[in-house]
Amino acid sequence: MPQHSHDTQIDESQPQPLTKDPSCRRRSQRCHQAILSATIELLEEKGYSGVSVEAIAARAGVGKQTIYRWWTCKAGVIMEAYADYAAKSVPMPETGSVKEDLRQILHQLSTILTTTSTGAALAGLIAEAQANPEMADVFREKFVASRRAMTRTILERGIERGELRPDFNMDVAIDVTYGPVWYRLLIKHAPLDETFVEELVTMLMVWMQVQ
Amino acid sequence: MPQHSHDTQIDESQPQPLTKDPSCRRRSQRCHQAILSATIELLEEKGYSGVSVEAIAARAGVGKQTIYRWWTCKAGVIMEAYADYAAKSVPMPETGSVKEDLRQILHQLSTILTTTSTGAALAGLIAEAQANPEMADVFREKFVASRRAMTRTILERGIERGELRPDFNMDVAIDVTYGPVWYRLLIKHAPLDETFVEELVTMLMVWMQVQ
Amino acid sequence: MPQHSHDTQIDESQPQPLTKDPSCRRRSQRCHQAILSATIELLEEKGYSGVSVEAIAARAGVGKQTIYRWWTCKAGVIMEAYADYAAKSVPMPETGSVKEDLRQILHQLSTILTTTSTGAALAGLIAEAQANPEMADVFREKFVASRRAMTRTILERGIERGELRPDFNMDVAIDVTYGPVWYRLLIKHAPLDETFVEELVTMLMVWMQVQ
Amino acid sequence: MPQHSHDTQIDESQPQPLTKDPSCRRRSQRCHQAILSATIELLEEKGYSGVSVEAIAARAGVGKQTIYRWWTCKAGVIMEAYADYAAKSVPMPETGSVKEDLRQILHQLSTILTTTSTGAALAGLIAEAQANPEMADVFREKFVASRRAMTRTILERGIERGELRPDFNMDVAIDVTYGPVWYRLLIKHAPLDETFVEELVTMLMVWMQVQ
DNA sequence: AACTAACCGAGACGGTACGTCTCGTCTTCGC
DNA sequence: GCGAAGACGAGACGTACCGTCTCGGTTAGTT
Repeated sequence: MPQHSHDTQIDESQPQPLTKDPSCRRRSQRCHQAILSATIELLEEKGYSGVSVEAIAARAGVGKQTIYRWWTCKAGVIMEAYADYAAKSVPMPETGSVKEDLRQILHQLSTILTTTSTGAALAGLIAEAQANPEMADVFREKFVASRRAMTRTILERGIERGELRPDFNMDVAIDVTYGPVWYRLLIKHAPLDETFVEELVTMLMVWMQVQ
Repeated sequence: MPQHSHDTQIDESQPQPLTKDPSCRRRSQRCHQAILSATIELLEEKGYSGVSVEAIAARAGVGKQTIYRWWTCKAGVIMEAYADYAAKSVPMPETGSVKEDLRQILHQLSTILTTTSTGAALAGLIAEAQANPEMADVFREKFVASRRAMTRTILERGIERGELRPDFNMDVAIDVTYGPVWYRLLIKHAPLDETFVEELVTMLMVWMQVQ
Repeated sequence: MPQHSHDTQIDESQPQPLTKDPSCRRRSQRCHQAILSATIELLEEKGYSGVSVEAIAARAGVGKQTIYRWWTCKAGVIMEAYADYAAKSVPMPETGSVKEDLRQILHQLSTILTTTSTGAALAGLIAEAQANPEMADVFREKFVASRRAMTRTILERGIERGELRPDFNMDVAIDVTYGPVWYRLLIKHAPLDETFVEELVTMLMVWMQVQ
Repeated sequence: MPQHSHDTQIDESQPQPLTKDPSCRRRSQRCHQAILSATIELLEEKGYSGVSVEAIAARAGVGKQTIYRWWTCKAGVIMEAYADYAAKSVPMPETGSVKEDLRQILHQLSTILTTTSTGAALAGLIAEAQANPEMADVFREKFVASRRAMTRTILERGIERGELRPDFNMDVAIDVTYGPVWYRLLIKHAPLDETFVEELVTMLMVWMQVQ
């Protein structure tokens, strides 16, 4: 992960509606980090709805205003707290095989969603986004777009290599890749496990492969 | 009141954890209906987060206690208000073709989710369910289970008829059927339209058909 | 107490704003008595503010409507429940001495107020009456007027006998007789005991006696 | 703000169980005063029972929590709102005559109780105190104790000067001084007027004077 | 080295909604 | 047909957070 070292730069270099003051002349790294850590702790302990700005501030030993100075709302803080897991730690796989690439991506995604509090966080964020279009935009950009773009690249490369047929609908293919994962995450009717990922990838390949 | 026995049967025949007193000896049909109607009106006007128990009570001309007497929380009311759309109005298609059956089901689902306030309601409910496991159970039972069961039946019939191969994972197939729909509903990165349904059904058939 | 035997008749023969239907065509003696008993029990257990119409009904094994059928409010029930203690059980003393008559009256009053729940009841009723002029009227008539009238008679007899001088203000004398007792009952800054009654009677006699 | 320091001294110099946080690091004088004013307005308009915390907050243009931040209950607010009338405005009279001193005290008290809403307020507070021992303590301390102490001083000076005999019961004397006043205030069977005060003082002097 | 802007913690503020409570009235159903 | 049981409209209760706003007391980056 070569890009991992300049995290901070990535998080704050791009203007985001749910955070403030991108110029960010002076901000205490200590309290910035304390806020994000407190957020993750609270989310793990009490779930998404158990997180309140007041609780974050108290846990982080920070004034509420310090939070509102840099973020517009609770969701903004949570998004930033989970930005690492969900957005940056997605290495573009380069196995030469579409199936293996997809397998790696979905495996990594489902692992993060099930073994950390990221699943609860993102489910809550999706929930919030239903009531807040601006938040929905940021969520898509931050947590959805990069994975979709990466997957698109993988599929396009597969087509170029002749591994995949060129006439399937790319957007639908990506929806079929991620939709079932989010579905299991949110509805919780069945586990989001290795078997599931394997079946899903197999199914995708059947459809997209040259027949 | 000839419709009295009819209503009672529908509303109260199935025990619901988010409602109270299933024995339900006496309750005013007038205010029961007024509450559900007010809930739908408010959800259409202001979205899920704009609905509050206080607003429902005011709109329905009802005391707050009357709502809390029969439901444990806002989500319970909304679930019951949308139970008709989501659960009852699912006719089992009988076209003799799996593809056509699926097309009908997904068409009807996507139409309801996009042309009524049901989409917003269910998105909000899924959100709510993330923080409330009991609610999640009821949601699955009320809004997810019946459609999954129906789809399972359709696919099993397809296998019996030899239309589908018998060796695909049934649960994953159903996830792949509904996952992308919920995904587009919640993430809103692309429209949940006729073309999407068509592509999705085609993809599913390619995978499941005898090759 | 010769008049004690026709209690019921006394309570209901005179129209009272806080009770209903003075004609009293049909009323269950059983539940009437159960309500009054439950009221006294509750007042003894939880104090005036712990009494609610709902609690009385539950304790008496009676519907709320049965209470509201005969009384207009909680205070009406409590007044009737304590009517015996406070109004009827005041035997006119006939000792031939004003001082002894007053001593008996005040002794009996202070005993009732301190050894039964009557004190708490009347304190609460006075409180209620502050916010409800109609209740104040009934309270005065039921709990104050008869004692004042009796005391007036005693003092007038004392004047006739030449025991008391005839030129003191009768109303003020009665206020000075009862005011300090209520004052100690309500403010609770000092005990409402035998010594107090003795001092008070002595003081009154000094003032009113022929000097 | 020249009156700033003045207010603070008066409002917060004495610890009060029905108010919170006596240290009181920062509080808005504006809203503190607005709350007390709104309380008095409402009490004058609607009487004691017509005052609710919600109404006070609305009238004062203040959040409910701002009231609950500083007081534990409605009665605490009302007590503080009337503390001025009842506690501060009691000048120790120094006429050299016990009778004149008592006359002044009782005149001032009866005037306040009958010409302002203070009578209604205190009657309501006494009522409230019947159900709440802690409130009763504060009430005694705030509205009763100072007048009793002052009266005691007056009577003791009278004894020293030889104006009064030294062998009457001081506590009973004070009860006889104030009891009849509260009695007329609460029972309202007769006016709390100048004539009454005059008769009462006369009576007291007859009893206490050297004979 | 002093100045000065800003950030910092703390938490009060006006609000909104929560879920509970009790009032006094109205309705149903069983005895 | 009476009466227990309790649903109903109303509205206050006291709590939890929201997002904004002061308040002094540090910092940190000029000057």
